[in-house]
Amino acid sequence: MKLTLHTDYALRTLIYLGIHTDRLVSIREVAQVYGISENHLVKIIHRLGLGGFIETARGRNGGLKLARPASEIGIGDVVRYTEEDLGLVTCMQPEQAAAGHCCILSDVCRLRGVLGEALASFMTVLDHYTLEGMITPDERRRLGGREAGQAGNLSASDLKPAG
Amino acid sequence: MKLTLHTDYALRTLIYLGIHTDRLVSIREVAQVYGISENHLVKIIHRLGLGGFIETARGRNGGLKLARPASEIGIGDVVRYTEEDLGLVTCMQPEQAAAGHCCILSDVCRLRGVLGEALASFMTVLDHYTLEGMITPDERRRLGGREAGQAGNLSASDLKPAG
DNA sequence: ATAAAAGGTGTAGAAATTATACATCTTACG
DNA sequence: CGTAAGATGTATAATTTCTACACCTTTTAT
Repeated sequence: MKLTLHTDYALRTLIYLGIHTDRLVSIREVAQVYGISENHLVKIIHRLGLGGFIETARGRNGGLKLARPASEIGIGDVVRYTEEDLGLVTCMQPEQAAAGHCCILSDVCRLRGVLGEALASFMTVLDHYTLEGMITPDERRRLGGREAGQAGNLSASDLKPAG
Repeated sequence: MKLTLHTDYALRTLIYLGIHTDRLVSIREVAQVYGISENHLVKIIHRLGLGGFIETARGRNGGLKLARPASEIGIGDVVRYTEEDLGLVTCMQPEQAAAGHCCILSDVCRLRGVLGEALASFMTVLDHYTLEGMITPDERRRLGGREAGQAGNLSASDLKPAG
């Protein structure tokens, strides 16, 4: 059991945006800072936009920013949204649950209830935290003074031109 | 985020064994009842044996049984054992955590702590239940009177001979 | 108006994980 | 000894996840 990189990246992107609320941040910047695939990040960020977590601006000087203050973005909400498949066992997959015939244990299967309860508990913990809580002074220091290679070993002008 | 089929099957097998405590159950029987691959189940069951959850007996009239009463087998323990990889994000993978340099968020990353707490909460819920709690009278009725095709649509003698 | 910068979208393929099948060995019982 | 049942290892198939590439759309600066 683990969260997908999808969720991992989404959370990190949000944290980064939460630190840089004074300006728009480009996808490329986020990808470079964390050393992850820009192409992959594009899709994750797009989804975050659809989900209303961030606002995007196209065109020159465009970029990303949080749609709401970090204090109003719940970690649980992000995970719930990013992690599409929260059915823990085959019993809980929508198709099967809908059809009513999951495993032979069927609807009297307590397993489903217990796992569901555990999952709810998991989410409840996450719901107690907001993005703001993820941003410590230490991190702000680490990722905050970035402009010219504080965060990584690259300067803003090092970004490859286009092709 | 979801548990592997591995865990799913392991739990179901244990439930089945918990219902049939009066005799040894063969792997083939479990596989047929749930309609899952016998070959796959073999390995899962082997691991359950290594983990001390069940006892196996080889040879003619061999089979499986719970190593302890169902009331002493915690669901959390089973999941913890079966689900090897409980690191929720790359931050938490042992290799990386050990090396101390996970993501650039590094050790001041609160994310890790929060996800860890959520996971602990998840497991705590599971720890409140034992295998015994998973076995309801309904299920016992459903899987209990099996001998000749109550559970599936097969009789004990329908099991394919060998090759 | 045009060019450049940045996000949006779709597809294809690589890599990793998970599940299944097959073959063979070991053990226990009769 | 022969058979039934678990133990083990390997190989293949299926699925999921990740990456790369190509091209489109929108916005802004000149």
